[in-house]
Amino acid sequence: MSEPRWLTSEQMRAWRGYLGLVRVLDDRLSRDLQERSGLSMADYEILVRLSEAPERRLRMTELAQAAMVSKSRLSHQLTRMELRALVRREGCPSDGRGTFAVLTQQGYAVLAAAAPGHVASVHEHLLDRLTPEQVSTLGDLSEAVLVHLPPPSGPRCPPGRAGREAVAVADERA
Amino acid sequence: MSEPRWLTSEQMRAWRGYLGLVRVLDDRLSRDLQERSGLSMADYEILVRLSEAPERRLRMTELAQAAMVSKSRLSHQLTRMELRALVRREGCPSDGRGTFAVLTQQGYAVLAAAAPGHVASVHEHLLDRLTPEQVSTLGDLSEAVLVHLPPPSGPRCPPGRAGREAVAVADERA
DNA sequence: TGTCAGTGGTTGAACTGTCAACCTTGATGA
DNA sequence: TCATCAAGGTTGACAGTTCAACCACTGACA
Repeated sequence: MSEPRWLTSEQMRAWRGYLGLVRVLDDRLSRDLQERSGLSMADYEILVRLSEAPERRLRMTELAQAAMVSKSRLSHQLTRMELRALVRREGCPSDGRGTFAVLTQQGYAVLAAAAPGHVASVHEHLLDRLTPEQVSTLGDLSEAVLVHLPPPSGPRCPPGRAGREAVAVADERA
Repeated sequence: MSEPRWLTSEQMRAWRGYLGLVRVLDDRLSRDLQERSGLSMADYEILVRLSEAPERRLRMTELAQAAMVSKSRLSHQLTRMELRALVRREGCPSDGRGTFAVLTQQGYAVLAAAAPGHVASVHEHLLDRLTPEQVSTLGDLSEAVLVHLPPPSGPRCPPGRAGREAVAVADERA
């Protein structure tokens, strides 16, 4: 390590802004969603992913990759959601180790009810505050960063980083 | 509520990109910091805030506002950091209810040792991936959102929202 | 057929964050 | 001086996350 590089004032403004944005926006959207639908952002994302999948079901590992969460976290998360009958687990006939996460009717209904309000929040607190150019730059900039960064997985990043195709994270509709 | 408004494809790209960015970047920076310095991002932020304050001390409430965290969270956080001798609490002579959080010598040393590596991570994973225009837009866009959003505080947003001056979040140096 | 490494997934303990209740002290006003 | 209310802060119970085992099963190969 040579001379430490500090930040220019523009970089500082961007970085501090980013940190503030994340903290405050996440807080606001989570609260809105929780109050209006009784769902956490994590719940919501799982429901969206499953709703988009063929037959509304996905193997645990696929779901974890899609949602960019660890298998452990997904497993705990699914256990909680299963207790609320939003999803259910099913064994995989062709692979005795495998488990499917399956969206229940009720889970679908809850998601469908939650989606309009959630999207409205995203508009109200984020998108409507930005110019079209800023929206577009946000997309570009996120992609530019994500291209160089492996998704979070276990405690240590495995040497052969797999699953690089899906760079985005779902979150929008039923 | 009238017709639900969905997202245009540009909006969707921005929103999914943002979600992916946050998840992956936070994960990466947290890990780097933890591995190199044994600090969490939350630890780091507290240390930075205190290091910038006069006499390296701040009242709990001021610190909580500056760091945009709840008082409860800060209290727990400080208890943990106190056990590691990074900070210490001191009573406030002029107000019997008050408590100061004070940066210790050791806390300062740990921060000073951690800062270059952390800043390097921010460069490597975020700033160096972006054009100067994108950096600038990130700053603008964050500010545009934050201006309309109160900082997270208690369970419910109090009607008179206080402490609106500090919109950014510190995170950069010792 | 038996072994054995790797994959898919779960579990429990430790840690972090949230919420609501609580305690103490200060400020206000009768 | 006393009652009352607000402010500053802490606490304990609980929800969610991470980490490191762990178990069950598959696939390959001897």
